[in-house]
Amino acid sequence: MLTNNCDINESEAAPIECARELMGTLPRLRRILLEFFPCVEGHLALTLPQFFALSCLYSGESLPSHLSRRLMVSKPTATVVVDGLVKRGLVERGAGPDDRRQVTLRLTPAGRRVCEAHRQAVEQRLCRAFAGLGTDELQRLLLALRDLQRVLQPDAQEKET
Amino acid sequence: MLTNNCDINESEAAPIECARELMGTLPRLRRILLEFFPCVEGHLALTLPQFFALSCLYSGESLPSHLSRRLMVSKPTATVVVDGLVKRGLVERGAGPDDRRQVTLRLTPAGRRVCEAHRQAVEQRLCRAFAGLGTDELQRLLLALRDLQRVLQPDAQEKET
DNA sequence: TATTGTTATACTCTATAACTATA
DNA sequence: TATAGTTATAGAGTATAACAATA
Repeated sequence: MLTNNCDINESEAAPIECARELMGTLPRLRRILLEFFPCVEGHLALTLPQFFALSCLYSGESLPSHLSRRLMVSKPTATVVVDGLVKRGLVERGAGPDDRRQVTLRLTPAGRRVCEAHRQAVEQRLCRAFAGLGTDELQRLLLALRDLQRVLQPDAQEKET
Repeated sequence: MLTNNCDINESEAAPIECARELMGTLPRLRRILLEFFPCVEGHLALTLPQFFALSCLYSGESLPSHLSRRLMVSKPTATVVVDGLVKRGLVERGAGPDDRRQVTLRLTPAGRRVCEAHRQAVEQRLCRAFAGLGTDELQRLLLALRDLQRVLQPDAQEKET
């Protein structure tokens, strides 16, 4: 069977236990990512990358290169995701601010509406879920999410083309 | 806005704060899922769904329908993922045990080797990451992961909308 | 008729390499 | 030469609908 040099049996809260717990919960967490967040029905429906990109533009970003860094995807991937948003009439491309190689991405009025509606729907859905947790559990979750994010840094190399 | 600081007052541990924290960390967590887990290089490389499917078969599952439920994907998607594993020589299809409609999925020796190597590599990588956390933080993370899983049940969400 | 699994179809995400235009 | 962004290409994951074989 599998062996591991991290295996410590003294406590449940050992790295190996967390590792196995995380591996065990991943399919479900992944499913949640897949269907919990792009949760708005009908014409508002967005994929998760589209939702992230739209939120990113909503919060002030405007250059594709910044978008690709924020979303941590390659530039061609950012182009594809933006293409989808443009095709849906949620984003417009325009001339860049400083440099004629650059492109400015702007939300259309529809894009702004969809982004706000979507963010609100996701927040409300999450709030309903988190209403099932007490204050201590919420605080624990908040801190744990930050720990997880800090400790699972992907390798520092960026997705560049 | 939320800080990376660890001192948190009581008002921050509200459902809405957790919701926003989770939404804010999602792109990074998603990136981690994408590249942290299928971390074995070269011929051992597996995508995340392939890794999950292989692990599932390793742990005793053998029917495509069970696989699709465990992975929480549609049956056609399970077929596609299994196709990829078969093409890589890691899985074989055979006759079903009880019912001639069924198909039995079996790991090949290579599939078994790749699965063990991959699981071990992922566990070790997670252990290295979690080594940066203290016992209290690990315990908190363990409990928070369980809370998150319990409270974000996709099936628990209302379907009548 | 219902179930198991696959096919057919269509779409999105993803990356690397090559390209265009600009700097 | 270097950079910003797109195009070309290839491959994987995803779902719904339709289908075949079996129950």
